Amino acid sequence: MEAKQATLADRTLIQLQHAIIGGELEPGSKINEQAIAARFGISRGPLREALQRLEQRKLVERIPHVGARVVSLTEAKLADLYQVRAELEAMACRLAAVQIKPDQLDALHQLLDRQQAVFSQQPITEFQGDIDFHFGIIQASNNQTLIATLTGDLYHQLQMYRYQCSSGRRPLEALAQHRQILAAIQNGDGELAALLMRRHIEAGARHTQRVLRQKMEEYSG
Amino acid sequence: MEAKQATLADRTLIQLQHAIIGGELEPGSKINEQAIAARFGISRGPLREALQRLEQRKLVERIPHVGARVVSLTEAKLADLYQVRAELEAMACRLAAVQIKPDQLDALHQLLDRQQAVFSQQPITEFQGDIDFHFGIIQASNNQTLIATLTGDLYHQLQMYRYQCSSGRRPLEALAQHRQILAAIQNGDGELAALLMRRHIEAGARHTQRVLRQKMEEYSG
DNA sequence: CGTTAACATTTTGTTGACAATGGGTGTGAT
DNA sequence: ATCACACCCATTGTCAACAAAATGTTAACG
Repeated sequence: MEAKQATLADRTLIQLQHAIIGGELEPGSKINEQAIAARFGISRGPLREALQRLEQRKLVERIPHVGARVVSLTEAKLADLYQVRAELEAMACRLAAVQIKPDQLDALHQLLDRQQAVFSQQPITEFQGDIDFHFGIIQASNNQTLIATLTGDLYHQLQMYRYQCSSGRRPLEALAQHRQILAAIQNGDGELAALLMRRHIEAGARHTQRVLRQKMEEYSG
Repeated sequence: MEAKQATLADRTLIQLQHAIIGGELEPGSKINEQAIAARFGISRGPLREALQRLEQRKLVERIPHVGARVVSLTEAKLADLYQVRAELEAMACRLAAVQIKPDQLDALHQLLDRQQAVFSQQPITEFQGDIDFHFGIIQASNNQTLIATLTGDLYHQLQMYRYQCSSGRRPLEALAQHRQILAAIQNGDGELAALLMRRHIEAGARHTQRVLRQKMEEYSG
């Protein structure tokens, strides 16, 4: 009967984060504490706690005595973010090639199979599936610091860029690349997996960057 | 006349962090909110904010409705931490070799000169100097995500291990290695700098790990 | 007319009281 | 003697009011 005893601040964090990632709260817009608190029907206490966690996740920026605003998306930030991500996920691949456990390997294979089955019917939707794959690889690295860094801090920013810059995607290529990476890990070839992962992420970076640039232009033009 | 307009929570964060890193609050010990709040002469509000930031920095662990405790030091965490750090600081070296600016280069040379001058007189104290060097390299990478990850999250845990496991050190070797790394960066040889940095950090990891193990044994024995 | 200084308003930071949850203790039954 | 249950208390989560700071406005002065 495991009642999830989530605290109010936790639930608020999730709701706020969705609103930000989904673009409901526009990038760069100011966040008024009592307005948002009223909107969620809570006090300012838990809200401030949620805001602080979002600041840590680099989804909002706060200035003492001034307030919080939703971060704005820039090409520079995107490039920096993906560069670090590529490095760390490549590292995760090297570790996973040694550390991964049979059940984790099975789960990843099944995930890719499910994705492929979906693609053969519907047009394209992926999104969550791609994230799940990367999540699985990261977990398999078995390095807690690496896991915390990638899934706890970088991941949320990434999700924001990916969501707001999701245009017609290239999920078939991505799926093929995922299969290659997983095969390399299964063979214990960490270096190959790392190389493939780095290329895979760099391709994603270029794609997202292109969409972002286009979006910025039509905004200022 | 720049009056530091630090908020109460900010000051409390700094004080608490010093107490934790310095071992004044023992690893694994429970943190009672109102006790600490009384000790610092503040309310529980700002204290909770500071605690939350410390949780983010992985210096305390919090469980909802139960409370916060200072993290305990383990060899596994130490290994994971240094492994990620080595990877990221190696990356910082590669970037710094391309991105570093003349004034940053000068500042680092001067830092090493000052350290050397100190060593020729006093026995050994370093500690802050080593951190400053690594800080400088990281900054020179000019990748904001990398800087935030290394100096904002990983750095604080690292400092705790280094402070609590600081025995007789090997600052002369470290200084020589720093010089080699800086020279490689100056020559634009990022790969060499990265390699040297990785070795340098791995050496530090082994050293710290040895001291930690010794400390753990005498604690349980 | 532009600049600056004082003021008012809005918003954030802080506090102390109230509510809710978890752990500890003591009692009783097996 | 050990285990299970219920109750109580300590501690954390939440709230609403208060204090302090910053921005925007207004008005006076150069």
